[in-house]
Amino acid sequence: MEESYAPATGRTLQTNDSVTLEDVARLAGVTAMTVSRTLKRPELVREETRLRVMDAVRATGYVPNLLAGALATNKSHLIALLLPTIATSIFTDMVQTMMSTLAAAGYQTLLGLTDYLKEREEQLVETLLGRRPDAIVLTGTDHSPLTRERLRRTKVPIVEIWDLTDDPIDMLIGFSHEAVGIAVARHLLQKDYRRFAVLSADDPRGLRRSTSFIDELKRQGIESVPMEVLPAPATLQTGREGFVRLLEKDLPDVIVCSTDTLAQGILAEAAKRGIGIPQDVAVMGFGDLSTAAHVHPSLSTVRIDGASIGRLAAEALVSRLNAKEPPLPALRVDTGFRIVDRESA
Amino acid sequence: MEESYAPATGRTLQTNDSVTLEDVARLAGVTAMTVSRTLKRPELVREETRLRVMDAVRATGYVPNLLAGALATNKSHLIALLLPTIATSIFTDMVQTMMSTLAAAGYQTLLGLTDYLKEREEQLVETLLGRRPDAIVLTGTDHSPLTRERLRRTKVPIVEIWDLTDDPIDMLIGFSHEAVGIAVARHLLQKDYRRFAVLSADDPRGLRRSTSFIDELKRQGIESVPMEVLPAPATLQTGREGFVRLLEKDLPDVIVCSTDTLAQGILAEAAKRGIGIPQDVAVMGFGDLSTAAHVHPSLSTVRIDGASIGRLAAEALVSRLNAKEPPLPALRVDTGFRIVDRESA
DNA sequence: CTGTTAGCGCGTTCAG
DNA sequence: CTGAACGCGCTAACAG
Repeated sequence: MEESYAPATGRTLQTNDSVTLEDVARLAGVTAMTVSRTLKRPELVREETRLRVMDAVRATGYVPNLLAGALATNKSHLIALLLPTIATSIFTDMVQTMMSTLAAAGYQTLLGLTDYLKEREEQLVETLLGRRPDAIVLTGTDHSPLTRERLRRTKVPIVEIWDLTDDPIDMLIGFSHEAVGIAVARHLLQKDYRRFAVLSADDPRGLRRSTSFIDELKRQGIESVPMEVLPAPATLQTGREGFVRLLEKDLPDVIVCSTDTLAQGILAEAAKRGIGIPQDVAVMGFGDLSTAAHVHPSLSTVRIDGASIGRLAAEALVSRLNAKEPPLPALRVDTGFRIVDRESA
Repeated sequence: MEESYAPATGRTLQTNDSVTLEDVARLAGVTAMTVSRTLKRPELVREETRLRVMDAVRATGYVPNLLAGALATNKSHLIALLLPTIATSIFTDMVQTMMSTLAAAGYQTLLGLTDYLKEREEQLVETLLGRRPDAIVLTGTDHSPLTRERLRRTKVPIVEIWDLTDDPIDMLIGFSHEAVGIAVARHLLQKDYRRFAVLSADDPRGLRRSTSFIDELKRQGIESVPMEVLPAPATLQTGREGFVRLLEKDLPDVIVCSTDTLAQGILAEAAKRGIGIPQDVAVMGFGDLSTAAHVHPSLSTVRIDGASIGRLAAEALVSRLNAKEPPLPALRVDTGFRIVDRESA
């Protein structure tokens, strides 16, 4: 018997350095099963054996193989998060909060970056599904048909965040980008601005905010609104360039930016050219509550609360994963936004 | 026989929605093995069968279970990346580049956020090791003894990035934070600045840059350098606050910041108070080549090339993972940095 | 070119 | 309270 175990290395042996439950068990003089229980459900094991096992665990430096565990239980404790990019500060707060909330509940995050490309998202969904995540978080609500189909068929809980829609795949937590555009338009009109310009990154949601803003202005009788669109992700540099291009046209009263980073770029270029913000031209940004450029005194912004989105999404998932049978009524949350005026008048 | 297969659902059956190799094989009239080969090594399969199998794959919507594959092959195609935070722009370029380079080579990234806490890193290393990553990337070279020990014992390739040390765990790609501090000091002295102040986040490497800067000044005869240290991660808001505190002392010629975000905060607060940058006080930042505040015309900065670090790390890992036997001589790279003066004089 | 056998490391299940 | 048997889904190794 011993013989058939020890030299049972007809294969590689050097599988790695991995210590297995078996190894620990042998050292502790028990079965693998007892070691497993000691680690997962210690209350089911007599104290004496438990201590012996724990010693053996330490002595061997055993690290449980989560792959094997996941395969056996059909629970990976992995959450897939699909994000356009981390090259912009807009998502960072949400990601941090979501990851730490999930981590606290015992879940790890598998990150996929789509670069705002639907085809990339499609491919990532396939790969990530292969890891059998316990849930999937998608940024935005606009996905390729194949992606939607794959995701709909899956029983894996899905959360779409950062946007709203009438036809979510499953759960939904976000805010309306159309509403942002409209609110900004009304806010600025009320402040007596009349000559507008728009600087937008060409990501889908930024564009929707921008066009919604322009549409609302039209409805209010403002016909001509110059708009510059620059490639995503937005950077300080593209903000500066966009500002330069806008300057080639008439100088407006106020420039509305699809995101804070662009607004900061404008501030930088304006400083260089001696253009006063907000005296010569006012600037409006858009960004996260905690990391946003609203801390620049001369900038007005739309603030969204990314941390809330992250926390809500994580909590919704965790409770759904813990819940046994009833697949709770689908969650839909509008997290809203707030317009904040600049500090200096 | 058929009977012992079909109703062989003594267990849950609803394991999930997962279609298995078996399911595809049955539909295609072959064995699981043939399906596996069709997917991984199509050249070993006759075209006719291959087509039949591919049809079955499509028909069933089969998505390979990477957990099972990883368990069987002892290759997870997962790379663990330990990062202090993504709440600061400093790492974003590196992360994006590393992730996309790895993705192109068929590896996914498992992200762990340490919040600059060594104990958190220690815990994360344990959890992440459980996923049996094919490699581990650590930010920085300063780890808890237990972490070092665990990592040293592992045969998993390790890369420490973003710093240099004489005693790396394995591979090493970064730059010297001491050298940055010294270079900045000499640069500013040469520009005839004499009255300095430092604004630093209290992350380990930021502090090292700051103290190295101050030490070099001391060596050059400058004794008193006020320094404000604020909690990491740096934000625009803390930059503003730090500036305010520095203003309570004498106004220096130049303020050296441990990171661009703090420098930008200074610019914001200075704008509010009508303090001219760089006329009244100059500001020096530190950050990534592509996302850095160097695009602000009145800011001088130290630029590092995060993208290179990310790409080098990814490429080193991939080639090491592809290499068969010889564990190549350990890689050590100093990626250096560059001091860039402001645009406006 | 395709099938068979065996096992990756773990957890569920049921005996004892 | 502990153990034995079995299977999660896949692939390496060897037949044929």
